[in-house]
Amino acid sequence: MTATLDQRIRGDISARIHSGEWPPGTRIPYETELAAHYGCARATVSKAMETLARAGLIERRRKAGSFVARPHSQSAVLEVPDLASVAAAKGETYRWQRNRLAALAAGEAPDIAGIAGAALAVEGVHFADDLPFAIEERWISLAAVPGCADEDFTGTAPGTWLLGHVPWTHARHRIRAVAASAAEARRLAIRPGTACLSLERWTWRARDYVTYVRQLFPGDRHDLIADFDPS
Amino acid sequence: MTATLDQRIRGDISARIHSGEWPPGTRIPYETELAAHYGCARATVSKAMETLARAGLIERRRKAGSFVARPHSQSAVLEVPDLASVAAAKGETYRWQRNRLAALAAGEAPDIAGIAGAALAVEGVHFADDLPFAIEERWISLAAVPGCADEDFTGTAPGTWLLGHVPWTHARHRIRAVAASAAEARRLAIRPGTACLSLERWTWRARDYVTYVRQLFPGDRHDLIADFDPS
DNA sequence: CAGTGGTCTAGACCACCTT
DNA sequence: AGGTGGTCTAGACCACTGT
Repeated sequence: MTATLDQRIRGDISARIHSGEWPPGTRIPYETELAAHYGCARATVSKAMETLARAGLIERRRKAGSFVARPHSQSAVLEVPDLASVAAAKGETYRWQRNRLAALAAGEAPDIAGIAGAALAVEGVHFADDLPFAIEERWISLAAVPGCADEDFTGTAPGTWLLGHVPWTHARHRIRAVAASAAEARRLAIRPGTACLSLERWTWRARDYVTYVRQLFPGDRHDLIADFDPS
Repeated sequence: MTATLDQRIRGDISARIHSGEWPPGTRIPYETELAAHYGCARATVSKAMETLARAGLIERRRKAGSFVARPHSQSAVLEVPDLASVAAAKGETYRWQRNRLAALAAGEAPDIAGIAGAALAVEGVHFADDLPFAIEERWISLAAVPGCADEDFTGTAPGTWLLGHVPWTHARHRIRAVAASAAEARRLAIRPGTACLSLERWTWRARDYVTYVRQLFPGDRHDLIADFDPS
């Protein structure tokens, strides 16, 4: 029940903001004033304010003070977990089936993958309870991940393997709705033209480009859920 | 060019992690050791470590020390901005057309909206360059947002209005691919069955449930892009 | 029980911005 | 030019947890 002073200050201020008592633009008391009010050191107040600022609730300006921020967008933290974990969470049996594995020379990877040098191409299907629920096409840069040349990705999906072997620093996701092509529909055991969720991801490690992957889910077999609490 | 000591410590450690020099599970030097190494106070080291821990790069355990975390999922911060801003960013002219506005008594809102009491129902279409690119169905809880009873939402879309008037504390998003129904296709000027991106959002303010919205985008007219840097 | 992270203090100096 | 946030210090005590 007893929270830290930091949390208490943060809670008091965010409550005033969320209740509407301090509408956007309101100037929050100066750090020295708050420190006096709570009878604590300014560093403690400062830490609370820094957390609030990083959460986007307030804006801090030197000499002027701190102000209640005006919200500009709805954000969400989208978790894109391993497909194996997704199936496990639903109590379904998971299976990965690799179809294609090919070492490509420089320039052979498609433009969308963004790999100029040599690459490894992997294709396969993710099954939950023996029903295909995603097809995956992936290209891995051999320059960035030399170790993957020794893998055949029959046992573990490349995503799982990469997650454990290559620390990544930046990722870009693109989410779209597309109609399944004839070839895609056959592998997913659905009718051509079925609405599917397309998830593409480009991954970097520092400045090195690591991998591009495209996963295609039948619309009725997968969705993305994202919860978001500022703070 | 000269960064703060906090940033330098953080950068040194994350570089060692990302380079693979400290693989997952490695114990990071104790805070006292790092403080001695950098010739600074332990509080400075502690702040850097706290930031790294919140970014998910390390795990801290009392008495044991801090360890390089093992990544378990690919996260992404998905920005879901106002559709007006999206169109503006692309240099397109934006227009909102409200079709339906109805005050509903308790129990009349559909189950999916999750509103037990009285509600306001709003439907409309978002246009970019006079081409419909999203239809929107929304229900707003009148208990949580009494002020919206005076709005007719002809000039501003309800999302824009709510963003400026109701501070929210929690949101849940659900993203799916669906085929457009006949009615939806007509309003979007596409063929029935076209793959569309369905974005649903439930929004809370503290414990009060505020609004449910469903937006439907033709797959070829909209996609979601999310960039993510830990840190 | 010993030692780690977690929190806080009272003070200091600086960079920057508004007036 | 003055006052704000931004950073850092040297010390302290506490809570938790692994041995």
